[in-house]
Amino acid sequence: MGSSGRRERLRAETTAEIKKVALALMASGGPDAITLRAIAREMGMTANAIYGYFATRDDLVTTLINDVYTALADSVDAAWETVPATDPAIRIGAWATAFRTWALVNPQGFRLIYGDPVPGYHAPEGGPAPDAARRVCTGLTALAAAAWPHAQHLYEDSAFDWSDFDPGLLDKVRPAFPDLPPAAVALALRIWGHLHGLVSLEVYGHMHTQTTSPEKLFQEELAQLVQMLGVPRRS
Amino acid sequence: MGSSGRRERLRAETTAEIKKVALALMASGGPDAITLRAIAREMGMTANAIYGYFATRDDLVTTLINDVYTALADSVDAAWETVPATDPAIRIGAWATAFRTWALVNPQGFRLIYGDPVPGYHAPEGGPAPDAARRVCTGLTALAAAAWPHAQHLYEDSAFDWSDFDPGLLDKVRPAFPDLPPAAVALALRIWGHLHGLVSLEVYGHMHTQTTSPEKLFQEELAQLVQMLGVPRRS
DNA sequence: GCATAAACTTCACGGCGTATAGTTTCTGCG
DNA sequence: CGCAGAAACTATACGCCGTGAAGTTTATGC
Repeated sequence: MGSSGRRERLRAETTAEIKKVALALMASGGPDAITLRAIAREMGMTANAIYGYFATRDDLVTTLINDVYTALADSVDAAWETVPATDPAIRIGAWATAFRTWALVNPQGFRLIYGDPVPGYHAPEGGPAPDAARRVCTGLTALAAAAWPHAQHLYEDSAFDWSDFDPGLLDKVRPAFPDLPPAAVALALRIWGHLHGLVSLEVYGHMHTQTTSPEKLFQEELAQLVQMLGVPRRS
Repeated sequence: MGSSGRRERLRAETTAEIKKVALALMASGGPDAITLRAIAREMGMTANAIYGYFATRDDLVTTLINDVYTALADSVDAAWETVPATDPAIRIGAWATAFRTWALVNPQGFRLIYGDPVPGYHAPEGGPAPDAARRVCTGLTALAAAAWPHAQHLYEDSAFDWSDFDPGLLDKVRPAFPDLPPAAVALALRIWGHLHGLVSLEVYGHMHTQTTSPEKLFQEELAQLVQMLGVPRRS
């Protein structure tokens, strides 16, 4: 390959700049502002030049979704790990708070991941970022796993079966938590739903027309989360 | 006014047709498919003719959001009322199930209401349909009110205050349920979040990459909903 | 030094919202 | 009836968008 490493390096740098500029446009103008022409304008290029790096605008958007989703997953994973494992309730609170905080700091990123990302965008099969999504769900399953000794008795009549879940998720979850039953994964998904719902209503401005303190609402949600997981509350 | 009623009638008919065509386009191609040109094409008109009926595309979209949101509110209200008041648990289940069913039958409508509706759309102040949103929330508050005698003891340390809520919501809620404390409204909003989260993850296809039976997940959610509301379960 | 491939530009097409100006058609009044 | 005026609609144009085809420059490897 010789000095062709130079070409590759330049190429990688340009690719990175395209993504950087695209993310900046998104942050300031929402996902809709991610247009090839605007990116090119910002970079002093022609819009068509971008086609040398991404086959289509949807490809670029898919890549961005993956990156942003991965950033979210990193963020919540990190929050989880910075708190000692001794108190599950605190770890759970840290995870959920990190989730909401990330969404409020990166509302446009949240929309990109979970909303209709961009005009006319059609996701490739199975969604653009199932891996990152599963990382998030795995994190939630870790919540459930940490609390399962306490929570178990609350979900004894749960009717879930391994076949109710996506194999791709189970491949990540079952090896990590070998003793966990299907009911715990179902619980994790439901918790995902609870948090996603409150946060997305907030990010999209729907909650704002009902309450002036979504923060307080989320705190009460955290309290109930701890209850759902059967973790003994500390006063 | 004389026979100018004719003009008005024609005008109203054309307005209705624009909305009908727009909704049909949305149902088949998603909110993105709502374009003035496509509507006009479908109606054998010029795109600019629509400007005689709606000042701008955003105005049309706002009207559609109101209509669709109202349809959703009607749907859940109706489900609530078709079930006798004798068993709160069944009424609650009916309401929540109607919510999810409506969303699954009208996924594009759900996206229109709760997602980024359409490329470049900017909602007018306070969101386009706060009234319909508050109708939904009022319905949820009715859930909480119906169960409050049972639920009360679960939320005695709730720190909510009337000032935590939007006056527009309280105007609808407080007269209807004079004895209800702020904690019950907070509970209603949290339940809204729970249901919205599960349903929106499902509608946007995120749940599908994790579980093969979102239905079952929602059923378990219903069971917990009944618990949250402290309603005695029937086996 | 030169053939080749990669990077990039130019031009073009159709789609979008919408502003402006012009045309047709209907209404109500004398 | 005839005719002003309003209402409904069309025509044209501008600047956005994604993207395809073809041409040009620039760096690479032999």
